[in-house]
Amino acid sequence: MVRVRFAPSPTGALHIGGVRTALYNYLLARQQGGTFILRIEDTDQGRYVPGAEDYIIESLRWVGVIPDEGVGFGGDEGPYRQSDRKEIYQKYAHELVQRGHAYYAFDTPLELENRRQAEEHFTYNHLTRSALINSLTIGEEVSKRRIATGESFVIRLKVMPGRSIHIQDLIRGDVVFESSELDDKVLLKADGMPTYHLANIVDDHLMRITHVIRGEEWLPSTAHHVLLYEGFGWEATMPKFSHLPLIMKPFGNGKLSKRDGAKFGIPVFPLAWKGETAEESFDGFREVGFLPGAVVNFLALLGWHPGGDEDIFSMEELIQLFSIEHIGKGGARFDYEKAKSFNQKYIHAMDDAALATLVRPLVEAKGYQVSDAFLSRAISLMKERVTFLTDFVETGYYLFEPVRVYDEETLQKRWNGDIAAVFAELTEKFATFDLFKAPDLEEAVKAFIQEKGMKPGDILPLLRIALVGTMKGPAVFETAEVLGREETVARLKRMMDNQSVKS
RNA sequence: GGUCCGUUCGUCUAGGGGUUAGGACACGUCCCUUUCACGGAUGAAACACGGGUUCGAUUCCCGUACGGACUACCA
Repeated sequence: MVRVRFAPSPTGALHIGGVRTALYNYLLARQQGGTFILRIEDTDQGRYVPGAEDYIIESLRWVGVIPDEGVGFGGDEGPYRQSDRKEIYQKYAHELVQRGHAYYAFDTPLELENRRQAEEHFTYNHLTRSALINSLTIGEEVSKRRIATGESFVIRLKVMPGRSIHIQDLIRGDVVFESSELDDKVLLKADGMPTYHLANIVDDHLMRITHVIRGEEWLPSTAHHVLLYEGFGWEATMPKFSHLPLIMKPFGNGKLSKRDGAKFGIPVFPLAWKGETAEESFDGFREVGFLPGAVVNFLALLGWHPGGDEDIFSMEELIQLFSIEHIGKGGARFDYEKAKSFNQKYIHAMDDAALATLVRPLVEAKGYQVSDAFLSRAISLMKERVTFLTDFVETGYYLFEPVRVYDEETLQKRWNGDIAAVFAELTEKFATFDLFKAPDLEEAVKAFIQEKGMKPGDILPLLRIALVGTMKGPAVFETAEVLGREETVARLKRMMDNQSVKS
């Protein structure tokens, strides 16, 4: 039975790379009929950020990556918050010392810091530990006594040199590390909390995790993890590892970071995050107007592809097609243009009614009040020209309120005395049409234009500007129909007033 | 610096010893449309480099270059 976990640290907003990691774990679990667990890794009390946990949960819900077990989702293998498991780690850490695979160390952070200052590349390892203060050098008895007096200590992994540690990564194949190159990682910190390395192994074992799918940044420490499994005698049930390629910045070098969102003016978080300051607050895909399905599709393909020429996949299809073997090895650049295009496609593919339920809250947030019928017509009018849900009320604001600005350049080019007279007459005509349907309007208006000896190009652009203010917009007669006769006539009059004031 | 990972169009990628190296995004041109967009057609655009192995390498191996991650009592 497949059991996988997503184990974020609640240090702030969950970055999009984390969402992808969660997604891949989820896809494997769903496909294999397994279990997907959310575990909160809050062992660094200094970096804990209130609200981050809720943010993570809400983000996963939004993208539809729902845990089967975990913080906020129940389950029998809890607690799923590491700060609630403190005693468990302590027990295992001491057990590892008993087994001879770890030791107590008393060197203070300051002492070690000084060593690093003095020595270029100082590391706490098999070479240096014999000259440091730990239970290996001062003895078990003395150590016990010092601990009993309340002196602070850490527990470190005792890495024995001279071994080649092989990792069979499902994505990268055989990866080898020499144990003599590994440092004696801290397992239990002076505050009694475990480090990631210890907590991760203990929890994965206790929670019977079968596959660890995580970011590539963990690959270098995986050898330590293997040593830990061996030290505890858990080799037989050690999970299989898969290290995902990193998501890179859209421009420049390096992996995508939280700051890149503000830097490039793009969202890099699923949901908006309100920090203490504006500097600490970020936009989210949801608030920008993305559909969760589009985000999932985009993210799924950032580092994975099932093969073939298809690239639009629903969650159900992703679950069916997903396979670790098809995950790429190289870092994938975050391409916002691509994300937008997915969103546009997803909006196009959605029917008006479904779209209306998503757009209505945006409409109401702007203070507009519209009927379902009107909203649905407005949506079908704008649908082909929006990228984001928010475009319906931003770009297409003119469907809900009077025109804010007129395209003066075009107006200046086309508006003149003759046109003004014809326009006034046309306005009268609009007021008298019985049927206010696009095809009828078009026919009547075009006939009128011809009658006046003018060309469509003389009138239509102006009509458009009167209705929506800009040369970019939905079909004129369709727009007039949606707006209705009253509003259409009002807008025509308003523009004439606007023009007469100027002259 | 050390350790480890990686490298197919600008980007995400498919493919894999013999292919006109395929798709998508973005970009160019045309069609549709007296707007914008959508849609359709079309174009330009890639196997990092050098050695092997092989009848034949983009594909396998080794180097080089370049990129990346890690190198905390952070995860």
